[in-house]
Amino acid sequence: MQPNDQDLAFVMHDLARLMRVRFDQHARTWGMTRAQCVALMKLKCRPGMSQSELAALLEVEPITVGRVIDRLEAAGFVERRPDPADRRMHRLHLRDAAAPIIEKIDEYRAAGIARFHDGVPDEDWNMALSVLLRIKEKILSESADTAAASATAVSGE
Amino acid sequence: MQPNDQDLAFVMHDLARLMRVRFDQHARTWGMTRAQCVALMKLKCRPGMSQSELAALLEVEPITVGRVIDRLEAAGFVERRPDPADRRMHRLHLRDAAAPIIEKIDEYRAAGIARFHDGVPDEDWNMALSVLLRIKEKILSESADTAAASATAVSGE
DNA sequence: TCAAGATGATAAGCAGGGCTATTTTAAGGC
DNA sequence: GCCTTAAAATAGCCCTGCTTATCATCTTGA
Repeated sequence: MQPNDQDLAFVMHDLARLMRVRFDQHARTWGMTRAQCVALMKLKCRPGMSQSELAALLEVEPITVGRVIDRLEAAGFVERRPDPADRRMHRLHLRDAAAPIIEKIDEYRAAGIARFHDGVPDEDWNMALSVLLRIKEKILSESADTAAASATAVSGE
Repeated sequence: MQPNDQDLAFVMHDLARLMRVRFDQHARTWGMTRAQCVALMKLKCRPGMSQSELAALLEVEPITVGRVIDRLEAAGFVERRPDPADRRMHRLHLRDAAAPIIEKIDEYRAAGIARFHDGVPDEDWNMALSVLLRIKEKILSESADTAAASATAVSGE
């Protein structure tokens, strides 16, 4: 067996999963799911987005966003307003009922960040952050390379 | 908008998602899913597990493992052997057809780890690792507290 | 011994992701 | 102006994961 406990990728994955599960449990007590909460937070920051824009922001497929919005709309948290200029599009807006939920999410986030940061020296924290960012850059640049390569292959150059 | 790009939790989450998606894409080219690959790797390390044991190892619910095994069995990669002593249980074993897949997974992992580590000084890498481990410990101890509290509440003490 | 509880597997139903394909509508190219 | 292409949303299907419930089978204690 590999020493997975000492593999940064594995630990990170584990930790992300733990945080995800914890958040899921809290969200459930509010009658929400994680995906729904994240969508609300993004809409709060930038109202009037189309579903495609939201999908790009969340880095998921438009169809996934569409179904999350279905539920948020049914729950009365979001409304789809037709775009006056482009009849293909819906503009997404929060409704008043979403405000208490958003407040809960913000409280949960602030408390969590404070608790995790507590007891970890700033320089260590920042170092961890910078290493993760470096890895992320690498992955993103690799993905870009791959995308460029496939594009070239498709165009036949 | 919060400075999410500088929030360790968000970056970690993002990065974990990126790695997950990348692996999913590769697994798909082999005709596999990530969950199936992970199950194969665990079974390789410890053949003869029951589904419950595998579920505990993967930290998912037994029903989830059951369905993954359904597919792996249908594909001829795994077999369920009845336990001679306990007729409730199935013992899981790899079949020969799984060997090439396992080799691909191992190659992918080794290459990925090497690439991410490349260019990051060892001390930085280890610092990042230790910060993540500290956060993980905190979350786990909090969960334990919560579990103990609910247990106390249930038992009426 | 036998009834009650614990455990392994599975089913049903819901939610969130993905992929592929379709429909409707805009935007450009001729 | 017409025709082709691109974009927005959606439908259908699959896989994974959760919760809750069911069934069969141990295991244990009165």
